[in-house]
Amino acid sequence: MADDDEETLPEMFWGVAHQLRHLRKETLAPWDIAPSQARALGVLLREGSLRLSELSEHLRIAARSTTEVVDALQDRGLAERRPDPQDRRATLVAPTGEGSRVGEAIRASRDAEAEAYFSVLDEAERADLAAILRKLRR
Amino acid sequence: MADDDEETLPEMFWGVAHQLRHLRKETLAPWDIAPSQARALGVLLREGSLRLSELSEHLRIAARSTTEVVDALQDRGLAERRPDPQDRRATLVAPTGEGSRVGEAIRASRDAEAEAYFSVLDEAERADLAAILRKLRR
DNA sequence: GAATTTGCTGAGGTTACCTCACTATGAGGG
DNA sequence: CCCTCATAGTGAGGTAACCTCAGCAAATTC
Repeated sequence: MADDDEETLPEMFWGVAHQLRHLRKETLAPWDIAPSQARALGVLLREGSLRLSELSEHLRIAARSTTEVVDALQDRGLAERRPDPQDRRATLVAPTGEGSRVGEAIRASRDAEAEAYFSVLDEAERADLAAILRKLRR
Repeated sequence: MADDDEETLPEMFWGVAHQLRHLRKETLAPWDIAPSQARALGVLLREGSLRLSELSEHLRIAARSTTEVVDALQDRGLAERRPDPQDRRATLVAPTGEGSRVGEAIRASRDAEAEAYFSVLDEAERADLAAILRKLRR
C-alpha cells in the first residue's frame, strides 16, 4: 500500500518538527534574533518579571543555559536584570519596552506563520491534532 | 477557558518533539551511539549501499555533515566506505555486518519505545495523527 | 582539450544545550 | 550568634549536530 509511508510515527513527527524549526527560523529573520531568545522573550511577555530560575523552569532548560539566553537578550536591549528585593541572591528578568514591542511583533508574525503552515488542515483536523498533542505532552 | 492550554499548535508540537528527542536518546544509550548516527544507520539498513550525496538527501542535511556522520559510523566499525566503481569521484557507504546487527537491534528497541510513547493514544487517534502528519509533511 | 560541474572533505563557525565548581546569600538548629 | 546546609546565579569548559566556504580530483560538456 505504501512505499514511502513506511515511516513510523516518531519519524514523521521529527520530519514535521524539523520543517517547523526551519520555518520558525525564517520567520525570525527580520529581527535577527535566535529561536531560543525569541522563546524566552515570549515567556517573559506572558509572565512579566521572572527570576532566572523560574524562567529556566518555564523553558525547561538548565539554569546555566538560561543565564546565556538572558545575557543575549540583555545585550540586544530586549530584557533587563534587576535584583530581587525579596532575596539578594536572586535576579529578576523583565522585558524592556523595546523587548515588549519586538516580542509582540514576533508573536504576531509567528501566529501568521502557524496559520499558514497548518492551513492544509481543516478545523476538525486541527482540533484532533491539538487534542492528541495534549494527550502526549505529559 | 484554558490557562495552561494557551499554547499554540507549534508550541505543543515542539514540546512533544522535545520529549521524543530525549526518549530516543535514552533508548540509544545501550549502544552508545548518537542519534544522528543511528538515523543514518537506519537509512543505510533500508537502502543498502548509498553514495554520500544520496545519503545526504535521505537525511536532508548538507553533504559536509554527512561526511562527519559517516566518519563516526566508520570509526565505530558500523559502516564502511568503498569507491564507487561507476564514478571515481564518488564514495559508496554501506553498513558492515556489525552495523546491520546493531541497526536491527536499534530498530527493534525504537519500535518498542514508540509503542510505549504512543500507547496513550488509541487506534483511531494514531491513525488520525499519522494522516495529519502525512498531510503536513510536504 | 578547456571550461564547467559534481562529489567529497579540510577548516572553521554557530546554536543550544550540558555539567562542574565556585561565590554570595538565605534559613534552620543549637 | 555561629555553624551547617540549601539555593541563586555564573565562569569555565564541553558536546552534538548542524552550517558555509574553499579546494581538489574526477567527470561531463562544448
